[in-house]
Amino acid sequence: MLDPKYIREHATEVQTNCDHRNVKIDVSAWLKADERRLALLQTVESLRAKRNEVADKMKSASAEDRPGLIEQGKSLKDALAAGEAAFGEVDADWKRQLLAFPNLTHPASPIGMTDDDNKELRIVGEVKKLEHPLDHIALGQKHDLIDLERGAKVAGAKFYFLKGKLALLEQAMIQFALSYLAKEGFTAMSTPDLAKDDVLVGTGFQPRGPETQIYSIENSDLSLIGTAEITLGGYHKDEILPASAVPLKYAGVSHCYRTEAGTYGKESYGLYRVHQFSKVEMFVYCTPEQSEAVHLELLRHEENIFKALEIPFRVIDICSGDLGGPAYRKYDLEAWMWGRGEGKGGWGEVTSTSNCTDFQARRLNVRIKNDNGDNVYAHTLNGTAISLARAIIAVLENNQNEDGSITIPKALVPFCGFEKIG
RNA sequence: GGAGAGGUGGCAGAGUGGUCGAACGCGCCAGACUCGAAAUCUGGUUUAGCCGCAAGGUUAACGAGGGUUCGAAUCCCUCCCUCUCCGCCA
Repeated sequence: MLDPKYIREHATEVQTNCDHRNVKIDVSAWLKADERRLALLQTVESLRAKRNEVADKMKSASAEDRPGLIEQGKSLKDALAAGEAAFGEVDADWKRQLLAFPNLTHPASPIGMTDDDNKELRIVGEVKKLEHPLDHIALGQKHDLIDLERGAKVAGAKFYFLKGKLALLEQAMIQFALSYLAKEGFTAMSTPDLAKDDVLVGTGFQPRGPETQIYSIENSDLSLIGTAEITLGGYHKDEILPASAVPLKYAGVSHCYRTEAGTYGKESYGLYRVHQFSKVEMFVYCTPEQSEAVHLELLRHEENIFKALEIPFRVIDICSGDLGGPAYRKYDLEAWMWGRGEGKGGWGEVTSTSNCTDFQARRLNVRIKNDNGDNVYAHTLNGTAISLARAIIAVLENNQNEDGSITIPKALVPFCGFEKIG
């Protein structure tokens, strides 16, 4: 959510930002609603002031004054009810519109509408030369590691079983990421896999409605989380954090559930786009002054983890139109995957890190008491440490040998206890 | 799942219709005393919105939402959460 005051004072800038973000918002229409809302607010408040005044007089009123005051109070009550109804309607609409505003955009983010306008910053590592590279599905079949058919039988399409050494490897990857982050000062967290709608909305997700990617539980206000960003963001909801406590760094493990409505074809090949996966997510609360440096730190951790997994990747600076609602700036890591690019291989998204500035904190009401004793909205940042499914694709495909065996990256061996598959 | 108790300021805890944004205490901040500290004393100490250059004014919040009333922390209803006991269970 943006600061209403900021929108009032920077209407042109905010409109331009919405345009660059590819979000259809008419700022001038909102400003009109805002004006109307404030006028009604003042009406309602002055009626309340009068009501309070009359009620106050009652305390010491004489017996003959009382009936008159009661009459006055009654008519004020009626006027107030009407005023509050009018205000409530305008206010709800005003709030709804306000929630639709995307965050502001970092001045250095590329301007553009689609992912074609994203900027490649660098490529790290080298793609292994292979005569006959196999994709993860072929590797899975060869070693009996992935069972999509029975996943579909049990839970439907885009669900899967991981078997044998791959099931062990998945846990090893989680352990590896957690222990790496613990050394970097993150507090490990195992979070709920469900969260309340207001927490979802607070972190910038839409729990219900036609366009949602979220599974919601019928007859409840709960949804299955799409990422631990949701639960970790909700963790300090409605809190005031002492300045001495930040940056607060969490590494949350959870299952992630996504409906992936309307996605088919090669973009969802194999494990690339599935309804459920495990993930270790980084989440940081910090001051506005700290957030840019923290963002780069999160990116560094993501890169370190993928380097340790011996996976070539490229770093992408996401353009304005592709940022989504909450992000002020976003970097993605795309790993090499042999199953993409029609069998020639290509880049596939494996991580994403966002600086959400105060966009989520404003909705979640998370503040920091700074050294002057003032409360300021926190900045929140998130980043994927390791997202299983996609990281599994990358590990299997990039660490395969010409004979179809898979060499386990050295960093994982202590966690899984074997060095090779096949 | 059954029975009961309860949710009030940073903590603890009073308050059962108007004198309550809220006692007393603890904590915290500032000052006095002191060479300094402790103790003691004095004052201050929730948050957010709106109006205002400011001083200041005003509204709202006692778990959440609704209702009764001229007036609600206080009465009524619904929901949420916590605790105790019983049952069940990984």
